[in-house]
Amino acid sequence: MKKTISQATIDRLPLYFRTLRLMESEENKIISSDELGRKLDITPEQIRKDLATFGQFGKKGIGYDVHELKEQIGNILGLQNHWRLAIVGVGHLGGALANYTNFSSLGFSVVALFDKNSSVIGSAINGIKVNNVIEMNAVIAEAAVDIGVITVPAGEAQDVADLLVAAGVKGIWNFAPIKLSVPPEVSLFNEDLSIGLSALSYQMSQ
Amino acid sequence: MKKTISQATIDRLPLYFRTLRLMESEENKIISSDELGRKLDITPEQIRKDLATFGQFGKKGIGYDVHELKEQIGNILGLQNHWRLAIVGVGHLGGALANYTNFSSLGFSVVALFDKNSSVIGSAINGIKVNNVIEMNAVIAEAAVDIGVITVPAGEAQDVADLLVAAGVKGIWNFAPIKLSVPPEVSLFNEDLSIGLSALSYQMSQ
DNA sequence: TAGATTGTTAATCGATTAACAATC
DNA sequence: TAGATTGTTAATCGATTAACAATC
Repeated sequence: MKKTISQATIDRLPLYFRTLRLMESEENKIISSDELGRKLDITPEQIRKDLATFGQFGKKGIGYDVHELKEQIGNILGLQNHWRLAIVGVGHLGGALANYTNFSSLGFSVVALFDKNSSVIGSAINGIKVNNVIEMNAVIAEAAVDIGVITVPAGEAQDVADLLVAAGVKGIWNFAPIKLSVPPEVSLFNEDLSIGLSALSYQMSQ
Repeated sequence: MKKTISQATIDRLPLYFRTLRLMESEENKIISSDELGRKLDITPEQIRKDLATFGQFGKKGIGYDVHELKEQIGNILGLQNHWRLAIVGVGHLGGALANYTNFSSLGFSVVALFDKNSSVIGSAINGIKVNNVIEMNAVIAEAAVDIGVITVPAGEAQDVADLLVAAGVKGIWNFAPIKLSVPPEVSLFNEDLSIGLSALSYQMSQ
């Protein structure tokens, strides 16, 4: 039986990964939990605890090898899989994501786009053709899509999720402000922009 | 001395708000914590606990008045302040946010845009003129901006944050993948898209 | 060796869940 | 009244922080 790992820990791993990648590009060979913590406003104990969940990556008295730790965290996160994304709904947000270059540096690539609006179907964004949602099954199979990105209005999001699941995606990244139902074998992450804005509003009102 | 309220609670309030608003538009007058919980996959005990932090909003044996509770939560979150946003960096993401209509329904409005690229300065997005970042102080004062939205590359984000703080914004919504330093009186929320993607990657790799 | 830093166990803190009296 | 549902206290669970032996 595998011990479950807290979401809080998983959420910090990308921060470590990003910082290590930056340090690697700056030719730093070794980093301590203390230094990494200072860069991210996270306590060194927290970092060591998070890493200890997955193994022993450091050397006592020395610290962590920057390149080595970066690779290990990338592997824990599964970034070496080079996941393939399809974006459904190429409005402003979907179009922006189709052009977003930060994804590729993490090993994700956008390989298919869908919309139901005939005025955009057939056009291309960032060199990727926009398909009719009706073609979803065939296109997703052919392009070997792993993750569906939902950037349609809330009212259409569950229908799109059902189509993506039927087409065989393994994960869904949902930007629509609504709770989706997907089978347990499909991973789901909700990206809710209204939470950030509301949290800011709350803080500013205190 | 005010008791501190957990971030987890604050993060759930927008979900309640959104669901109540939807129910209100469907002419529902009363909702129980049980029904609200079913819609959001949150336990009714959790919802009652969250609300109890701020007061007594329900009637025992009956439930909550949908309109009344929605208004109360909106007030707790400070949404009645109708915050004014300025977006710095009108690339793909900044441009998408400038066009994003879901903000206005929460009481936020985009009132100013900035970029340093002369090819976009002077143009308009969604009817809002793009200003030179050099004009930030004057424009932010004149437009009475409350919140600065940072959608520039990570390497420029701290400089932009410093400019926004100097111009007097009360909050910063940061989309750049880097830890920013701002004075304690300025609220900061980091919107980190790589966390969601990485969390999906991790789940799909298990 | 002395100083530094990890990995891990123990202690604390905070959030969620359970239970139930109050009351509509 | 009986059934339903809140608000709140107590119990549990899980995550963070502190402490320190191991060791480079």
